Amino acid sequence: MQIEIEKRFPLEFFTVDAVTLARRLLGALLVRRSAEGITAGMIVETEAYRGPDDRAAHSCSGRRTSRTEVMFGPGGRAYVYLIYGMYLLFNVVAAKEGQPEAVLIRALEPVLGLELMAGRRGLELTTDQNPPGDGERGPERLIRSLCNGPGRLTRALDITRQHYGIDLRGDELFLVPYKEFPEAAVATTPRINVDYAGEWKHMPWRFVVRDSPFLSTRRHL
DNA sequence: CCAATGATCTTC
DNA sequence: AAGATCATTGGA
Repeated sequence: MQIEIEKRFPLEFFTVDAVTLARRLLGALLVRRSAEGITAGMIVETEAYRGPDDRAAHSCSGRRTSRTEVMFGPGGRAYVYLIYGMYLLFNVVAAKEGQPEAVLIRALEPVLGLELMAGRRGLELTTDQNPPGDGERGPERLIRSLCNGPGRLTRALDITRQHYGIDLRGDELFLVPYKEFPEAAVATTPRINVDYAGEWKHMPWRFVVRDSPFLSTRRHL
């Protein structure tokens, strides 16, 4: 079966609050078209950030800076930022202009261009020396670790600061309808690593495909 | 468990 | 202009 990547989501798909969008994005395909080739993964883990109230959000208390500017724009654009001096994190902007909300993409199930993703991560798919686990015949373990973390997936897809503000209904970095999960297949948990956010750290705004082996962590499940 | 590493934000 | 912080990761 050929994978269809010509479709796009309508703008209205994105102009909802970040919690709604975080749930909706599970099963969407994130596609990166570059000179090297096409890479893509299905979204299996997300987190919602709702400014200006949410103390865990960069847009907390209406903080409008050159970094957070895109969060204040209309939904459907990319918010990319550097964390810990070495990792870029990718977010999908949610809601309408003036409402600074976004969804952090934390993990993907690799779908297209696995060889290329591995190369960008500094790994070799073909010469993987890791022993297969129970019931495995090939490099499943390595494939699971390709995009299972917010800093890893941006490297695997070569998402850079140049993608800051890009329209995710375009042709270089974009989202495509791919798979839909019923409520029973989805779990919510508190967000990862936002202990500084006071009462907001407890909000169940992380969404995961419950049985996916491609999650960044199984914490809280 | 802890260090890496640099842009951003706060405070002086 | 200096200092703290940080939506992470990989290696003891």
